Amino acid sequence: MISISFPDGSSRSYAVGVTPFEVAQSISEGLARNVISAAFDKQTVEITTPLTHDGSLVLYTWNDPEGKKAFWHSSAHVLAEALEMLYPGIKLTIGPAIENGFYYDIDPNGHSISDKDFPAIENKMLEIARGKHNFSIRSSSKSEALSYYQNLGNEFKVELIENLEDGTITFCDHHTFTDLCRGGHLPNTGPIKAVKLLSIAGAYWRGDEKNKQLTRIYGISFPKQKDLNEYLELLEQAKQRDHRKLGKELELFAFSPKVGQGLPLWLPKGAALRERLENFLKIAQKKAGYEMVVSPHIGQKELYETSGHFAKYGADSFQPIHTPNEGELFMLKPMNCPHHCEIYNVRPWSYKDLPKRYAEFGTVYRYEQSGELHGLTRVRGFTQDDAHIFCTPDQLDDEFKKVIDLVLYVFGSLGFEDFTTQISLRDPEKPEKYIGSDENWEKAENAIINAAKEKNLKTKIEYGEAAFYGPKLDFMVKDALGRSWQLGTIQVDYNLPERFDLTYKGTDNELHRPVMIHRAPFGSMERFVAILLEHTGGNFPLWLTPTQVIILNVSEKYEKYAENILNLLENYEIRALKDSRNETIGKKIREAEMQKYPYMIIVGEKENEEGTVSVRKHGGEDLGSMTLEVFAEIVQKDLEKVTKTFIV
RNA sequence: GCCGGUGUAGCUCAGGGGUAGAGUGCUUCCUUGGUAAGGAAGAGGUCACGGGUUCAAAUCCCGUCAUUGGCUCCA
Repeated sequence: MISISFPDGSSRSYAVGVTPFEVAQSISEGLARNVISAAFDKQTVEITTPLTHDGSLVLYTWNDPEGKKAFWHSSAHVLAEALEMLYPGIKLTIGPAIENGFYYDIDPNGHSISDKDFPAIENKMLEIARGKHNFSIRSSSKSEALSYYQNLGNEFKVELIENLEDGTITFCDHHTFTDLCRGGHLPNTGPIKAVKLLSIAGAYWRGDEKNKQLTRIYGISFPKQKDLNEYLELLEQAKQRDHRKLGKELELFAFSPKVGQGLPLWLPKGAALRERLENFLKIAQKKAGYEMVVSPHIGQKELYETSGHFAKYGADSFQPIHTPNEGELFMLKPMNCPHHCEIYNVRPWSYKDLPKRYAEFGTVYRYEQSGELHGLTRVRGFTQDDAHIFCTPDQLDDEFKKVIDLVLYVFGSLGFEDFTTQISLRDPEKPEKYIGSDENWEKAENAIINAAKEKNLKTKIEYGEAAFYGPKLDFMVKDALGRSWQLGTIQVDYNLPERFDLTYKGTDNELHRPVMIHRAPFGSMERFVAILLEHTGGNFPLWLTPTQVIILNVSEKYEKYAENILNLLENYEIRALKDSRNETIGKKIREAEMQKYPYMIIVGEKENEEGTVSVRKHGGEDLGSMTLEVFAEIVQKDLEKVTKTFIV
């Protein structure tokens, strides 16, 4: 007998060789029906794997992320089998489960596969699934595994196996299909009832662009057709929140091929919204002891050679600007830090003067690869809400924590609650990517780790995500489709102060090196507005929205009255527009709803006589008629609800 | 940059080797209205751009540009 313990702390005895499935059966029939996957002593096992010693067992169903992972990983095997059947001779590489679904990377080996072929592949997958073929894991020696794939001429699998240790190699078989695989499957293909292939794309072998590009097919599968329909409905709704669609509909920003790729044009409404965001941050920063500075959009090439940016990014940047003077070269500024370093260097400082906090809404230009451009989230010209803090090493921890507070305050004020934080450190295997001494890197990394810990941030450490001059604490927020974007960022930098020879005089009357913090709570105005659009679906907070009130006159007779109301609202500092077109009130209301104006004021005969306004909120709520004074109070209260959170 | 998809009226899109289509928006007229689309008429397009095939190309092929889904990259 062996003793199996469960997550709730209980344990039971079973015969040696009991499978997780049998354990589930012993607990309840329902669990046995739904169990998909299991972990034994924290190792993923098949639910058909015999357990031969004491240990802890966790059973997973579709409702657990681990269950979905097994479901989707199994689906990837079915996809690969369908592809092998339909396109003989293709070479399989890898096919993992991902956050939403799965993919399989193949070398099509001469076949051409397009999304037009998806229905045929999906049908083949469902046909395989209906066969309820068992997934079974078997061990293989390294030499057997190697010769299997050498015979198939699959250099990808051979490469994978060469990096595996003999004795740990397993295959998974089902139906006619076999694949090198670590395990974690459904018991059989039967539960896969609904399948949808989502897209086809190129992907480099092992994620390295020097390698061959493979064909990647993304898909998702579900135990019920209904689940799939709901998921597709969700994708459809996400499209409605796409910032590119909303930006066009709400007339916030546009692009022009004549101006250039990735160079956004802010339209009046978008520019006004952005200005309010900037003012909001300026007020918070002023309270937090920042001083505004302004620096030019270009700088001499030498400036970026000093900072190290030219060596790192020069070839991939907008190329230098020439002047009538032979040999004189300027660069469009790709970041503000070197300029701010020079601002710091304008005069000598004492330790008593520090920290200096220089803030600037600095517009920068980066020649992003054309394939990387994406709406407002990835552009070639953008404005960072940048600041650089120059402080003594003693002040670093405290300053860093204050910046975390500021970022949290900004995110909180704008309703970003589901962000994640990421500590981005060096890739220990690629030291050539970074500048500066190990000692300084360690100091900087520890400062971030400690500050994040003290602020109780739930952080994830990512190696290889640091900037070349220092580690970062990044605040990540997802867009409508669940893609993660970095918004806020805080970076500790010991390197630029050295390169720019920044100093301050200490208590010992000697010169010392300050530490620099780079930080941007929004990240960039462009990306922040994009993500804000996707989060709010265009229903911005009242304080931020371009137009707070739209005045609709019932007929042309009351145009004059509407005009009066518009003028009066100006006195209350309420941002209003009027729609006095010769259209029915129903139509004006419909269009006002689609423009997402928070308040509608409707004026007709009744209001004209009484000197009142009728108020309708976005979404349909009728607040009835009232005097303008009362309406202004309602708006004011609504504004206060949000601004209350603005006190740091 | 790489692998796919897309590009037709201001916008959303249908069509497709032989006079260019719809809805919406716009202009004008009628209507003067009460909480999500009142009616009529009209203007508006070298079918992204450049080549090629063809008697004939918006349609087929190639290239360029833009855009888009991924990959790679992101100071």
